[in-house]
Amino acid sequence: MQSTDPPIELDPPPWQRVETSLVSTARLIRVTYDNAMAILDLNLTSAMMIAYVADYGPTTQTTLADRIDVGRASAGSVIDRLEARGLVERAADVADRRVWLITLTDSGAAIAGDIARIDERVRTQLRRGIGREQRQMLASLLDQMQRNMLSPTPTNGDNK
Amino acid sequence: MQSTDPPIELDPPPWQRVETSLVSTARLIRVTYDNAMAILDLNLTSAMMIAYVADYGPTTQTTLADRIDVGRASAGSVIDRLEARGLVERAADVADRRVWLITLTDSGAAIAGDIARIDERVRTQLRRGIGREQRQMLASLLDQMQRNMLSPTPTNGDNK
DNA sequence: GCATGACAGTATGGGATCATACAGTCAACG
DNA sequence: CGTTGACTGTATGATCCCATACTGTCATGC
Repeated sequence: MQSTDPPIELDPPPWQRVETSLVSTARLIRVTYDNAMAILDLNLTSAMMIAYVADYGPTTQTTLADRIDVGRASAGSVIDRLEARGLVERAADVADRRVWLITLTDSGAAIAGDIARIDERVRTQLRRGIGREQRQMLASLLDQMQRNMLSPTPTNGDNK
Repeated sequence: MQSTDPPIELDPPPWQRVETSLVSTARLIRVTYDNAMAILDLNLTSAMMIAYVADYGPTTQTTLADRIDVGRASAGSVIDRLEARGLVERAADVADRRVWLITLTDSGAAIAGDIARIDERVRTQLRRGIGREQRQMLASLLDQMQRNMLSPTPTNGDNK
């Protein structure tokens, strides 16, 4: 019963599969951005937060956490550090006293420009040799995989 | 579908780009595997280590770390836990007293079978609606991106 | 009003990983 | 031999993130 020999297995071993390559590519993307943002003494998460507020204006922490895809607690501590550095401010919302509206300070707005330039440069590097058409195909494949994971398996509903 | 789109390429904001989608897909893959392996009380890293030793036989920690793509220190502590659970053993190498050869115990070999089955199931779920041809294209795109990041110099003579 | 549940943000503890520095071992070379 | 450099594994401290529980606030119902 144990898998002494796979019957007709043509797939490469786990560490050579597409899924593994995808994960390692993602890690590489993250460290590349992290390294690029390091000259501003920021990591990718902080940079994305600043960029988001720069584009969309004052934003609550929960919204920010959802958009950047981190937990609320993590978002809070990231904002703590950004606030300590004087890049963002917590402004009270007159309509809802539960929330903080994260706003950019002047130096925050200045750094947002740097972030945009660095992002542009890194993105150009990343996309070398990859056309828009291929990016769209890549995007749709990623989307399909995400749907595959988020929608429960037809034969198995066990998920934790 | 003609519209009043400007001639310049209008990139979506950072949190909607392919790179972001790739990173979030990778995170989803990781948690999906982690959750699936959780019924064995393993995470993906431990599972890959066991699977690797099951396929390739006794392996040094550094080799393991390189293949699984974690640091040597992390690999060591993962192996510590696996050894404490009696799934692997550190065997001395007669030829090189610096290294440990990681081997599977009987229960480790048994769990390796479970890991292979779970991996098979998750992989099938992940690949629903995605053909081999598309996977190969995905793989080549990921590979191109990795090369783009690892060779920062745009001087790339060999391109088709 | 006032209870009840839902929501925003925070505090806390824990997990996983990394970078760095270190001791022991190998290997090459004079 | 003995020295030097490279390599393996480990210890340490730090970072980043999460899950959970908690406080304060909103909103809806009666």
